[in-house]
Amino acid sequence: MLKSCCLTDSYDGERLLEVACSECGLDPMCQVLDYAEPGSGVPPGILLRRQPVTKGEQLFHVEQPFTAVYAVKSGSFKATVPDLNCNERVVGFYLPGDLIGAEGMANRFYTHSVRALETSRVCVLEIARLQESGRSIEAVQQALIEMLGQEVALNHRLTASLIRQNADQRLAAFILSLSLRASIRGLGGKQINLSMSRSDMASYLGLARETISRGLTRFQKTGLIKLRKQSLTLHDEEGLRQVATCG
Amino acid sequence: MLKSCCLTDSYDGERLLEVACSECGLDPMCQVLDYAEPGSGVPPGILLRRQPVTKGEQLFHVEQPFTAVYAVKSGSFKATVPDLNCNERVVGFYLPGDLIGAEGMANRFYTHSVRALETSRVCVLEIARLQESGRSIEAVQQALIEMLGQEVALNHRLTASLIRQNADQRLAAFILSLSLRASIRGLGGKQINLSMSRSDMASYLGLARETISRGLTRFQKTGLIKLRKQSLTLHDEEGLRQVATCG
DNA sequence: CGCCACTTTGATCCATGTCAAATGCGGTGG
DNA sequence: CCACCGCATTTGACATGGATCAAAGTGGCG
Repeated sequence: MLKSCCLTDSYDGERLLEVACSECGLDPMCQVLDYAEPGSGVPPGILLRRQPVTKGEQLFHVEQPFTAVYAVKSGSFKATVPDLNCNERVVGFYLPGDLIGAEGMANRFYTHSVRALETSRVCVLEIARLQESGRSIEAVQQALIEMLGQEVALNHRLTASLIRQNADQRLAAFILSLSLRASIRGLGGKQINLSMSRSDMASYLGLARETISRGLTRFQKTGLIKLRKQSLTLHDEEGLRQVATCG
Repeated sequence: MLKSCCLTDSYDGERLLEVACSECGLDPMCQVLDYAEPGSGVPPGILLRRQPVTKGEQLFHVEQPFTAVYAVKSGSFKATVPDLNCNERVVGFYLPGDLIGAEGMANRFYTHSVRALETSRVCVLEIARLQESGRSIEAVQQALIEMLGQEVALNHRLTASLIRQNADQRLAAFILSLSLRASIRGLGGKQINLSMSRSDMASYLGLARETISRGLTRFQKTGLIKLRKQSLTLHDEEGLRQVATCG
């Protein structure tokens, strides 16, 4: 069954890069609300679909009170935390299908700032208002526990490997993870849009931006990838995997 | 009100290093079960208090089916995940008051292996059996969401800083975090027992064990810490904090 | 067309990994 | 109680990956 958010009109080609609802991290909760009867006590406007976000716009700021979780329909975002020296460190990227801000639910405050890397669309679920409305949200809670548990496990592994890997390994693993995430969401994994700057990648991977640059050109020279402007094409996925693991 | 697990007898001095129930991460759930009436449907033996664990003993292995969460009463544990090259990477340490294995609840399987670093005591809550018994565990679930959410946030920050810090910064931050955790649990923060080997620390911090060694001796020479065998004393906490942040 | 931000490329230096040897410590057996 | 062995730790010497500094190239946008 098609869901309403997938039937909306769209301008020239934007939809090509949009994740289907069935592949979206927010979908389990969307479904609960889709079937909320009028008069069930769920206030209107709790779930907003496909809201446009312009490049550079900020969804929320670190330590702002938690109000909503977001799901990326199209485009991309970066998460940052303030540094001790007051510059920002990139701690993650969100791609179509990813859920944004769920950690904030547990703490009542968002734990990082999130900003659009390009023109994007998000679905917004105002969980705080839903909670206040007193409507039972068991299904939502259960989904949340699983999501958070997996995030913890994933993070452990990610940290454990990132910290011991050299620059090439990190970069290769990063490219592969972007590819994997795109293909999981049904957006094809060979063609990747590097919407973030070299500096963002560098900050995320704990490297200097010059190192990112050198790495990408080396990967290109050895035929692992092809790079034109922001668009990256995987040519030798197996080779990249070799680099990422064996060093 | 004193709780039962704090009244148990103990041999010579062991109790000095034991966390009080009121400071323990498992306590919210313990309380729920403490007041479970006979005939409430809670099977006996779901909650085991102060079980002894000998040095080197393994609580559970990665990918083993999830059965229970553990709380450290005394002693310490390390968590490891298998490496691509089949050696183990240390991904965390558990100190008195810490909760072990909760990530497994979401996934139905444990996500890492946990082994005792010294003779220890744990409280064991067999959540899987509790779930099977059909008894409502809303309070437990709510506690879990908060715990996991905080863990995610903490991990983000930890990863973000670890990856960009040099050896001295990492080591200083590590020592400070041990101290902080001990003092949060009411066990005093100046005197720390380094129950893990240099190799374990190195693996955890992503450094060579020689680097750990050199760092510790340098810290000692500059009067930041005093080190005798496994026992570490903080002499200049502020100095350490300087090293950890400013580099 | 020219400015500005971002990226690429080159040269140099330092932190830390690696290899090797010395030291210390606990356990075991005589 | 001492001698010996094995293992963890410490210390030293050296090599190198990546940070840093500097400068040139590139693209977007007014």
